[in-house]
Amino acid sequence: MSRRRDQLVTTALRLFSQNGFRATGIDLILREAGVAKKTLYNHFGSKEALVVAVLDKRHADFMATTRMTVARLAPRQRGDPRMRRPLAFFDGLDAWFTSGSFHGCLFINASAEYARSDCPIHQVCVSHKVRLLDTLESLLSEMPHANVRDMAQAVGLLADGAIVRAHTAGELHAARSAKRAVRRLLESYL
Amino acid sequence: MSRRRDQLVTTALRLFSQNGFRATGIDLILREAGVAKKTLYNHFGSKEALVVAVLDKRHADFMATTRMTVARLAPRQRGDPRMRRPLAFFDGLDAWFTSGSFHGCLFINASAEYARSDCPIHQVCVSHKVRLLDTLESLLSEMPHANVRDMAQAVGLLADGAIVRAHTAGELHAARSAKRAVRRLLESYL
DNA sequence: CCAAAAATAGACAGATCTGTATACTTTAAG
DNA sequence: CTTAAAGTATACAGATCTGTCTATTTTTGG
Repeated sequence: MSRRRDQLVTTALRLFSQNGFRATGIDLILREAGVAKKTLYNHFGSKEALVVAVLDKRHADFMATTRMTVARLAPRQRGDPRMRRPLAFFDGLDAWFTSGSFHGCLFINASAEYARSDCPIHQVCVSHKVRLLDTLESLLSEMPHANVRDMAQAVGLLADGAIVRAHTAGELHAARSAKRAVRRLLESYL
Repeated sequence: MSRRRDQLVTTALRLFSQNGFRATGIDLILREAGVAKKTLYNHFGSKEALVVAVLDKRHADFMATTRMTVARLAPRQRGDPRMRRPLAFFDGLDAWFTSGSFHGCLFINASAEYARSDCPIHQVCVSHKVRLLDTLESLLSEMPHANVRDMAQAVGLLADGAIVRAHTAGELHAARSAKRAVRRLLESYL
C-alpha cells in the first residue's frame, strides 16, 4: 500500500537484524529510511508495533524464500527421493549462513530481547516457530506418515540448532553438519 | 573473594536472565543487590565488564550442574550403556526447562543483543559454545571413536535447538523430543 | 586501637531514547 | 484547480541510562 511504510519496515528490518532491537533507536531508522518521525507514528503507534510489522515481513520473506529454494534445490539431492525436500531445506540454510548477510534468526533474537511471554512481540515469535514446524511437516509428507510428527520435531530442532550455532559460535558450516544428521536420521525412518 | 562482588554478579545474572541485558539498568541491579553504585564501578569498570563476569559465572555454574546431573542420571538410562551419559545430558536439559526458572540460554541471548563479533561479550559466547562441544565429545567418548566428532556436532545442534524451542516457542517438552532424536541417531552409529 | 581501604548515599553531567506538538510543504483525488 | 490528506523538519518534554564525583560511614588488617 504505502511506499513510506515499506521503506520504514525494510530499513528497520535491516537495522534490527544487524544491531538488535533495543540497540536500534527510532531516529537512526528514520534517518536511514529518509522518513519523518511523524510519518512513522502515523503508520505505527509505537516502536513495538513497528517491531511486530518487521517480524511479520520477515516471516513472509522467509517462507517465500524457503518455498523457492526447496523447489530449486530438491531435484539435485542424492539419496532416497522422499528425503529430497527436507534436505534441500538445509541447503537453503547453508546459502543463508554463508551469504554475508546472516545475523541469526530474527525471531530467536527478538525472543531474547522481549522475553516476557505476554509481550505481543514474543507471541509473534511463537507463531513463527509453530508455522515453521507445519512447513517442515509438509516437506516431510513423502516420508512414512506415521512418524512425520516426530521427524518434523527432530528436523526443526536441528534447523534451530544450526541457526544458533552459526550465529552464536560463528560456525557458518553448521547447516552442513545439520544436513548430515538429518540424512542419517531420516534414513533410520525408511 | 569479595562478598559485594558476588552479590552484584548473582543479582545481575538473575535480572539479565529474566529481562535481558540492555533492558536491565544498572540502577535496578544496584537496588536489588543492595550495593552502592561506586562499589560496582570499583569492581567492574563498566556495565560491559559486569556482563562478561556474569557470563563467566553462568558458564561455571552450567558446567558444574551438567557434571553432577550426568553423573546422577546416567545410570538410570535404558538402552546401550555407551549412550547413557549423552542421554542423561538431555534429562538435565528437561529438568532445567521445567524448573520454572528457565529463561533460555544466556549466551544465545547475549549474542542476540551484542551481535558484533568483535565485541568481548560475543567472544565469551563463542568460547562457551566451543567448550560445550568439548564436553559433549567427552560424554560420547564411549561411542565408536571414529565418529565422535560428527556425533558431538549433531548432539550439540539438537541441544541448542531444544533450548531455543523451549524458550522461543515455549515448548518446555523440547528436551524430550531432542532426547528421542539423539537416541535414534546414536543407535545408528552402534 | 587506628589508619587505610572499601562501601554508602546521592547529586550530577551528558547522552540517548520514545513519543508529542507545531508550522510548513508536498501529494493526490475529485 | 482546489482542497484534504499525507509528509517534512525540527523543537521539545519527560524519562532513563551509564558513568563520575563528593562527602560520609563502615569495615578490616596489623
